[in-house]
Amino acid sequence: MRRITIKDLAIMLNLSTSTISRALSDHPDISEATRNRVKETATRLNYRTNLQARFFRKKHSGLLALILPEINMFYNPSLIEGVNKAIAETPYSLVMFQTNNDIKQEREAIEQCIRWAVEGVMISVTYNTSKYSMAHLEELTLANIQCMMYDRVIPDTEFPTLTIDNANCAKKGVDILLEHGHRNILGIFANASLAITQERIKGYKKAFHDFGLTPNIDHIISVERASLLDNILPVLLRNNTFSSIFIMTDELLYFTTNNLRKLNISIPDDLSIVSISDGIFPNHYYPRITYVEDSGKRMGQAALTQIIENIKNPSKEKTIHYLPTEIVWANSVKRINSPV
Amino acid sequence: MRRITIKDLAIMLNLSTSTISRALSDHPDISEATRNRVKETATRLNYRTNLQARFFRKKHSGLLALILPEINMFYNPSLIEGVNKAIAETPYSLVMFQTNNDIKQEREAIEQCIRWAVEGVMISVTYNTSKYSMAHLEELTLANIQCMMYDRVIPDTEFPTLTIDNANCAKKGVDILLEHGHRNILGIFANASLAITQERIKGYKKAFHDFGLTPNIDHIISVERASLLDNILPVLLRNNTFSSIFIMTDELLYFTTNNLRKLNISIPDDLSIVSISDGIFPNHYYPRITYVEDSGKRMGQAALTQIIENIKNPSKEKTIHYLPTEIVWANSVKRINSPV
DNA sequence: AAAATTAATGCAATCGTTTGCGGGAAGGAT
DNA sequence: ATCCTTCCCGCAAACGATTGCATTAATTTT
Repeated sequence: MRRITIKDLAIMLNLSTSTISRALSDHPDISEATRNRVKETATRLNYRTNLQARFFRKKHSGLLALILPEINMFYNPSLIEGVNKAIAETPYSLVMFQTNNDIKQEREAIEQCIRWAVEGVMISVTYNTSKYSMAHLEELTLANIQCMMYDRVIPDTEFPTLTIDNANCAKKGVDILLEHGHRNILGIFANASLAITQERIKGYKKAFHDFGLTPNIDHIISVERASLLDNILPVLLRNNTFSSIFIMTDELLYFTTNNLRKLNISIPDDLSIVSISDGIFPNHYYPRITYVEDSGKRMGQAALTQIIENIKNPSKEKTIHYLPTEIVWANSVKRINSPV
Repeated sequence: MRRITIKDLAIMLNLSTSTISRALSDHPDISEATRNRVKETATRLNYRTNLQARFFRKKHSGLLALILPEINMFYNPSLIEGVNKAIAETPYSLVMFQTNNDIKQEREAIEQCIRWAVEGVMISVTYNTSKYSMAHLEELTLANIQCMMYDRVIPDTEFPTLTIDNANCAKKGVDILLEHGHRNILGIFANASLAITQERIKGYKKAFHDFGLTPNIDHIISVERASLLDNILPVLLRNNTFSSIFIMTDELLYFTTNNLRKLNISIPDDLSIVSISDGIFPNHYYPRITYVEDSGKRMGQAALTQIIENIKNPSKEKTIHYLPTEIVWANSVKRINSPV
């Protein structure tokens, strides 16, 4: 049983395919009478436009690509949700690629995007993608495909970016601890090769400087994988006298709380905690954690809005967008009266 | 700067488009000399086949659809990862739709699938999709599109399904507790309208029966949303003397552990716990939780394998696949000597 | 040497939809 | 009565790749 095409409708109604096509898309040339006649039989016969054919003819694909470095239980679900919700309001569909933090797979994903003639790419790059290894991204430009980078971006390139103000966001978090009298603040950060990490470390330091203090770089740790905390934290917390921890992401927060439970350290009595977080985890966790919100959902929506804007209006000017962040208060920070 | 097409190559090399096409796809009719010549200039000019055009002509789209009821931090990330890893080995690309447990959005997603002429649909249905409200799914069959249901399925339909053996899986979990002497086992289950929930409740009961005991139906709770546990659990645990809890999913497990912490109930000293889980959460959680593994990643891979099999070989026979499950032991179950 | 076979390539249609252009019919203006 | 609009609609090409069939040239067979 073949699919109904415009040609079928044309034959049935004794009209030309052009009339059918125009009637279905409400072209003013077509009289109301025939338009109704066409639409009626179209729905009656369950006609559905073949998007492949339409977009093929129209020279665009109606596809947007989302490229993720990895899929873990933090951040990504929110992000995907945000993108999905936003795309549902548009005529576009979403194709997804996962690079597993492997630059080869990233190249492969970009290849696929070009072959599919997607109209826009939203990408969060791998650990290893840098200013000097982004020829594949430039291929997109050559292929006339809009590309924007979100979250894990490469700064100072021709591509538009969307991030939170990472440095400022980290500073806000550390500020909370400093203002509550904390001075020995362990900073837990992710993979150091990510721009996002570097920015947040900058923010950590700036908070100290603006407070007239000098940050102790031994208090800053940066782990390649979150699970390494299981080895590092027990030693670190035994040998030092931290009064608080600042944590850069949800995943690191998760591993940290597990270690604290294992070490029988309670929040906030023994140790105060502030994190940067998507919000979902700390909002259900007990005890509630104070965090600076970095909403994946909001970023997903914003990324989609931005790429569609760029497609409609491909300006030469590079745009750098920052999502606003705000502090969400809970009880994970204890005030200390005599700063050490 | 236009995209290079076969026609461009044909003109440049003074050949016909058919020769180019055949040369690129290693057709035996083409001599090795010209084949090399074609391939060389193709790569030199950065030619890439337009998949839209190819699939349009070839009458298939090269797309597979993944339809998710919701995206939360549990299970879905693993599932998506599994699907993505498996699809990377195939010539297909993945389009994703999210229904937010809304049957209208589910219908819309199916519509999109038909318009895009995807070749296969992998769907986990909403709470409200039942045997009597699945006309939209049958549209897929009419449109000659393969469809399979995974995880949240509708039993007894014409569509192939992929699940774990839910009843047996739950029974295995409850068995552990019974064998350790537990009798007052709180069973925490998800939305009761899901077949998956009903099956697991069956398994809970069967475990008791096979043990020569009668399950207490007051010990079985089924919540529409996991967050409702925050209201229910404190009351329930205060008024009853459960020695253990059996939990149906990761999300419920997460909310349960948070409540236990809040109530100062420790695992396994005060309460033993067994869960059905994807494995990621309890493998990093402290204390480690004993669980029956329901791997999202494995299910994602299996779903993809199955749908591709069905596309290649559309048999009339309905297939029901069960993924094997196994117990992963930890220290969350205490032995009780005197069963109450 | 003629006929038959093989090898290599070209011709042209095709997929389903869109769209520029042309044209007939009806109505109004002069 | 002629001309000019306006309103509807059809013709035919186009998008890029694939493919059955035809064609030519080269080679083998008889």
